[in-house]
Amino acid sequence: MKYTENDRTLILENTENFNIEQILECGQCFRFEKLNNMHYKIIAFGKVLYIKQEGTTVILYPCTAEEYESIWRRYFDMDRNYGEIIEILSADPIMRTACAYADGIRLLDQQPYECLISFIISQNNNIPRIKGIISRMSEAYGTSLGEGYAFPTLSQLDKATEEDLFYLRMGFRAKYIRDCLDKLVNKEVDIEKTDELTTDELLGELLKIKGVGRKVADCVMLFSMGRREVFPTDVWVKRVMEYLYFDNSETDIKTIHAFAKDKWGEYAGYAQQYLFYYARTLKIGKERTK
DNA sequence: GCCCAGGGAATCG
DNA sequence: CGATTCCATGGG
Repeated sequence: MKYTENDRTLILENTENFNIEQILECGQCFRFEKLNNMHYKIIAFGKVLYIKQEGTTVILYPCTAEEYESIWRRYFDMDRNYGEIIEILSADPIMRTACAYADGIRLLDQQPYECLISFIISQNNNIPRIKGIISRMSEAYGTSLGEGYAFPTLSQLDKATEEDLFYLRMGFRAKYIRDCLDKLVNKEVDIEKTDELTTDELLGELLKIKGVGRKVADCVMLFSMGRREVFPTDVWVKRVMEYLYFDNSETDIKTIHAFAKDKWGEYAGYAQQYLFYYARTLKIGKERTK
């Protein structure tokens, strides 16, 4: 893979395991907009980025070589060999099918604070509505970027009262967001320097926040803290796991976690993304047969 | 109109 | 303890 840059347009050629539709539609991030087939607008790291894909050629704009190297290369996890991950997961014939179906997924490396707030909003909510709430919140409190609004910084969003947040129509989640902001501001919870914490310790930290349970914490750890061994289990993943691995019968989340840890180990997070995309686009397990 | 959503806290038995 | 109930809102 090599890239060329001119006039703030950066071109990645011969990408491998890169499909922008799968990357964005697999539920890991919310601040994107589909413009056309394989043409998207993303807002992240205080920047608007357009991204267009034609085959294995990916065009990023506006984007300089410096921005690619300092932000987007890491964001799109470009230095990881996904072919190798798929090969390892494909030892299991069931996972082989899911991987083959979505072999262009990559795990984005997002910002912890934005990811945390976003996934608190995600609870018992649907993706279009989550995107709407985050969009209204950014417009109300974030910095204008000309063609959109940046996700509000902690100090910007901290100006909002619980009532202000409720007004953004986030419902019962407003008090959770307010509690989260308080604990981040007063450093009761520190999500900036987490590298020296084990995943279990980090989980414990995140669970201090009201509205953060196992599922939200797992998403934050997987999508923004590099903990690729966790297996966020939401209703879709639970359903598809029951369908594919548990004879389509009711199975509690603890059992699913243990199964995933045993079967996929440090690759469980990747497996989860392939399964989520597979389940959601094919509506797998929507109706239970037994 | 009705079911449900990338759940979790509060309450109950 | 585990099981049930409630929470706001609007997409499909």
